[in-house]
Amino acid sequence: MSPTGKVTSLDVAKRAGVSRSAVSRVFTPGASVSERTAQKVRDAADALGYRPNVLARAMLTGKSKIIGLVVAYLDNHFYPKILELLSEALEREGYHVLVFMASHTASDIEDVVSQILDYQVDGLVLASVALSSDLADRCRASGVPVVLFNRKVEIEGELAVVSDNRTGGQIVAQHLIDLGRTRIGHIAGWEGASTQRDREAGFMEGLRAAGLGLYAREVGDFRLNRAKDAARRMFDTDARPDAVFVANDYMAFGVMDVLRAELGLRVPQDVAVVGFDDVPSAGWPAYDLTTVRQNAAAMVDATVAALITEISGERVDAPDPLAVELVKRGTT
Amino acid sequence: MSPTGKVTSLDVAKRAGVSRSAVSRVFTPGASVSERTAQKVRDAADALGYRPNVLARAMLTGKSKIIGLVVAYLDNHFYPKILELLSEALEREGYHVLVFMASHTASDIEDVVSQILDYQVDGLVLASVALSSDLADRCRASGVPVVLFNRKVEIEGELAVVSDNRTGGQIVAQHLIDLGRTRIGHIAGWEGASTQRDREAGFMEGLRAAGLGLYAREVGDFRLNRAKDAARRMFDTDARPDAVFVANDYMAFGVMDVLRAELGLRVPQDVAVVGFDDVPSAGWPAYDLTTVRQNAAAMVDATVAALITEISGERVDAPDPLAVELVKRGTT
DNA sequence: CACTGTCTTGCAAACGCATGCAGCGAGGTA
DNA sequence: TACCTCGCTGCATGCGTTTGCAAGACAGTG
Repeated sequence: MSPTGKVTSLDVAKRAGVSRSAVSRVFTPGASVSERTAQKVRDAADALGYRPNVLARAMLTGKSKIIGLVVAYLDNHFYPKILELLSEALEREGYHVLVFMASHTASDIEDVVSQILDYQVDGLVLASVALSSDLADRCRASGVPVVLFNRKVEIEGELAVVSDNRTGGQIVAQHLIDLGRTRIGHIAGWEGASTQRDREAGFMEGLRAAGLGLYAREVGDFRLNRAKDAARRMFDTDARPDAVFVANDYMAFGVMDVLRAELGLRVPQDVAVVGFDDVPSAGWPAYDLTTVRQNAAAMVDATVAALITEISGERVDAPDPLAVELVKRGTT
Repeated sequence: MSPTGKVTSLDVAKRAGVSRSAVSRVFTPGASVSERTAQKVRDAADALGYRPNVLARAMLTGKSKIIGLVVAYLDNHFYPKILELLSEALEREGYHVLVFMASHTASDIEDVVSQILDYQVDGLVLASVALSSDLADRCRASGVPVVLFNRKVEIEGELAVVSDNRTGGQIVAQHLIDLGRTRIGHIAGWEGASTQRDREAGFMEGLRAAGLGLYAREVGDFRLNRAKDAARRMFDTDARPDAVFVANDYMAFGVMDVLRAELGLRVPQDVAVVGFDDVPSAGWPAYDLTTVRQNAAAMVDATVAALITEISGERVDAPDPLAVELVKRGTT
């Protein structure tokens, strides 16, 4: 063992009286080693505290066993949950997650992805982050599979894992109509997001099917304060809506805060509120928010599955949008 | 450029008509290169899309520029915030964060840390995770600096970044006493955590100073459902407390939910509630929770600073506990 | 005993980069 | 011209692995 504390396969080999190759093979599942040497090597390794250097292995094999994750927001409680699930699922497959925070500017993303590629990641997950076709090309050129999470993009052959946002929007409309609401508003997220566009498209479709149109519309950009401003604009008036579909739960919390605490409105008596995502806190009594549940576990599973098979070299085609479900609670 | 899309320094060297060393030096700040060759190399690199391979560099230099982060909870909104800040601060220093989820069992942690070390991380942050002295030794042996975050441990020479939890507990007691509350309860977090012990110790001290003792005590283990159970046990009785200090905001939300939604109690009229952390949602009107603010940014800065200097080889001694601040809101 | 086939093992060559060392040329001084 | 200095540059080596190849060991077969 060198003074720095680094134990190499050579140290183990010497102690076990075998070659470096033997040591390597013991730690490579499926390699040809006799049980006798394997045992000797394992003993020596344990005694020295040897563990293979993942980085060195990565150089030879080209597989770093690390997956890059780019995520824009972490304040929206949906994403910590996703990170948790994703990390656990990937750990089970022997991968680990290198996290990169990115703001929303395209140039920033560009930069961040470049940095990620420097780490020779085996795959890339972009959560709620836009992918330019330029960037997509770069990743493809590096041979790094990319999966978009909760956002899709109109580029041929790009993998995206999304819920069936369109249907989600529809069932929200249906639900509000069933409740007899007629002055129905929408507070949108960031309009550049496919997620937003699909939810709204489905929602509009649902309204239209009942012969209704949108009574009011504001944009919240998926940000809490923008959403609160949007709510103020929409509701601080006499002719306010009697229901509002907010494009995600995180914004819906802000909207409810404005409605109840600032404007003194009652939910759902004065205004019905529906969100999207079903983050854990949506179920807490303080909000008790009716929402559309995205199946986070299924989304993560689909992401991991797509990633793994792409890494193994097979092309996989885009998974179907995942089913969503209306969760009726106290706000409607 | 090889067929796989990997561009190496040799490719760039050839195109620029220089040696590999020259290319390497151009990408090594402070190395000796003439402006003329630097320009040639940069042009060639741009044309080929070359970027140095971090992993290969890591092998030579022994610095991987990656920091391991072990985190136990992500549902407590405090930690996503920390992850965000930490990741951003480290990115600024040229590092990136490899995330590992760990449950609380010691053997699991052990395992997880071993895996991290396999990646030759330059440093390790353990957030809300126990560090056995065994593990500490292993890390020291590998020469990997470790910083405990929001948890300290009684091991000589271990770095820990914590708030002044003791004072935090004291000012909570003081505050409740100032409000004239006399039947004061405490819902504790996980008792193995120094954070819990310090907060409670300070709290008790504050009560004692006013000649008071604890009226009731339950344990919530920093878990939401445990905290709700604890609240039920503590408050579903005639002789209930008129104030409760909950060891963190996350549990306090659950406690308030039980108090208001299940037991029909009014906060703060019937029961005053105080939390700890000041997570973003504590300020939302739905809870409007009085709490003790931990300066997350300062904690992260201290963590990064300690990490960086330790990586550079200097020993640094444990930073002082960071100042906390009572944030008075509607629950008291 | 010779021959063949099956396992196991060591050798040596990568992987992509950084860096000490020595050599090169240009410029300055005597 | 001879000599020295100094800024640049290339060569070669090494970081800790994996892996194709070939050789050794051994058992089975005729």
